[in-house]
Amino acid sequence: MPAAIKGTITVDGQEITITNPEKLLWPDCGITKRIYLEKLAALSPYLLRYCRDRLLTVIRYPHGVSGMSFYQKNAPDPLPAFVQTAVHENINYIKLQGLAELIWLGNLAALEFHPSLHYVGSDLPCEWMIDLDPSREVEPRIMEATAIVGTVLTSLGLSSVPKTSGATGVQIIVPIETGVTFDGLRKIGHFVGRYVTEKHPNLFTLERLKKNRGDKIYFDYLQHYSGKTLAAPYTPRARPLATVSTPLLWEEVRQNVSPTDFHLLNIEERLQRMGDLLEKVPPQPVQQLIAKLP
DNA sequence: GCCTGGT
DNA sequence: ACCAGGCAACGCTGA
DNA sequence: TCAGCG
Ligand SMILES: [Mn+2]
Ligand SMILES: [Mn+2]
Repeated sequence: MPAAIKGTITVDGQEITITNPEKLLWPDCGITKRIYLEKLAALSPYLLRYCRDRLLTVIRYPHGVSGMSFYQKNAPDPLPAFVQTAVHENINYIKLQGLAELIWLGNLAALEFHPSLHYVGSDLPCEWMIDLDPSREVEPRIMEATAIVGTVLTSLGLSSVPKTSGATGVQIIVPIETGVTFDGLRKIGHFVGRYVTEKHPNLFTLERLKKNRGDKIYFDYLQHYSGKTLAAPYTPRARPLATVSTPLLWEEVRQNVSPTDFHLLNIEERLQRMGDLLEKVPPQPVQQLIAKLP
């Protein structure tokens, strides 16, 4: 055993203790904690935009992706003075407001960041995220399914941005004006889900029981509740290949890219080239559509 | 990874 | 001083 | 009422 290393770095004026920088967090990719923290810093302008002012859930892997993991919602005690929290339903959530918080959590081996779909203190969703969950561990039709949903959205007059979840699935994000409710999103989600399931009954399912889904892709329109979370855009995932939840061009969906194409070791270059694809789409007229639904 | 409580 | 345990559990759905 | 789900 090499002696454990411990040191302090200063991030945005805050002192943060870093332990075991050479510990392998993604052994198959050779990603140590040191490399992870560097990649988090590169991701931070993008990731933080979709985490700030929300209730944060992290998933931690103190011994790397192949070790035991646990969810953490409650802020640990003691908490660094610079970390803000917010209470929601009896849980004292961490707020991921800046790079200092991100690096602090990275040192704690928080490998995944799952923010709420609403801002702290609000009951309203920030965006509509259509969640497609494959039943199989590898789903070659996931981009085909994504394209189908995208076409339906287009026919409804809605622009959207697909993103890999970083695991096996995809989310399709429709920016919305504030004022749309979670009830409204479930309603329009159910509507779109019924439509694609009817048109492609072998590809999509709305079946809630796993054992009845076969190998179809679950159209999960029930994610839209206050307090529920989804993998943030640009969050790393605790998967063997260190995949990152990555917003895509629709053209890339047509070209059938794989979720494993986008990972911690190549995401920086992509972001420099493409910027934040999500930011480029303005709020869409979702409320009018919901209002017209039966 | 790190803190706490029990031994 | 050392070690084991904890770190999310809960609301909603469909039957 | 409750197992199953995310
Ligand atoms: Mn999903
Ligand atoms: Mn889901």
